[in-house]
Amino acid sequence: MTLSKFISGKKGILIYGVTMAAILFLLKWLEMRLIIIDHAFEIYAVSIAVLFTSLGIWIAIKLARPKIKTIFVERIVPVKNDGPFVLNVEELSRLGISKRELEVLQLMSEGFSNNEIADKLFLSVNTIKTHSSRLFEKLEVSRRTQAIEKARRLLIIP
Amino acid sequence: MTLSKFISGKKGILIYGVTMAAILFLLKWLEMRLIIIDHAFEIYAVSIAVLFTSLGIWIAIKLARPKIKTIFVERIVPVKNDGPFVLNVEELSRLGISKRELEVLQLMSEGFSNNEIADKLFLSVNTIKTHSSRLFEKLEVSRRTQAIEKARRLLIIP
DNA sequence: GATAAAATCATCCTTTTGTATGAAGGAAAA
DNA sequence: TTTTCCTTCATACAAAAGGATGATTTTATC
Repeated sequence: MTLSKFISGKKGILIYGVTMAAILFLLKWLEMRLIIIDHAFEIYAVSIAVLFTSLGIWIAIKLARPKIKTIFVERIVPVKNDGPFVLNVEELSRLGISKRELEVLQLMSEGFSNNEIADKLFLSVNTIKTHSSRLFEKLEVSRRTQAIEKARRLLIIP
Repeated sequence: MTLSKFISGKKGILIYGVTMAAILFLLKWLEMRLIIIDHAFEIYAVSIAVLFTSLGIWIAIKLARPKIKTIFVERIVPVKNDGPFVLNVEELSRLGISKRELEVLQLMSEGFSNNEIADKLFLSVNTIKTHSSRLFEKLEVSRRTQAIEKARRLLIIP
């Protein structure tokens, strides 16, 4: 590939011609050699084989080159970006909301009552009330619906 | 291309070996020929050249084959879906939710209390309560947080 | 181990929310 | 025109939610 780059373009034909001449000369020279040193025939044969095989490879690469060009077909696939919810950890820690509080908040947003949340988390309703109260303080709201709305805006809940 | 197809796969190496053996045999045969008929050397030389050049081309094609295939690049472009909220009118009429009820629902989802909603709409709290009760019946829920959650899921509110 | 933060629960009291029920005026449909 | 639905409002009661406060127990963290 890198080799073919050296011998491509307008000079390609010229170089090809020169190479062919050289090869013919080499053949003639080998002819004499063959008569004189008959014993070393295999070496020459292999040399010739390698030489012409290389030539063939070179020709093939040169001829095949335009066919190797890669066709990039870029298909634009539009995807709805409702994407996965990414929790806003910064805001969460900025407000100092704890794990339990977040948990309660999430269940709140799903429409559960304090009693239901207490049952789900195996806690007393009073505990849930405490958590929610703290939550409201931290979110600076006074109702669960407000908390849900604000938390959603801050990407604390989906 | 079509030729290489015949000699590709697992049998490739075997066939290659056989071919090489045949070529070596041919060379040996040519050796004798060369000594006997010295005059016809050029013909053999060309034959050998053509043979090995063909071999080279065949090898090159075989090696280059995987590079010819086209590459399809699928680019997934995320489309922002923050877009304008489209109210689900079908669901709305299916559930039989009235304008006022929807209005109350929207304000609910924004975190307003019944009293605040009443003030905003210049209505009595009792009226808001009536509306919300009807709303809950139609949405088959029993709490405003549930109503908000379900309504959002049904695309009745943003 | 001490300190701080988080989590747990309770009690008392107020506000909000929800349910049930009834009623009356107005607009649209049958 | 009658009926139905929407809208409005009221009263009374029940349930849920919220605020204030205090206390105990974990759990980190230094």
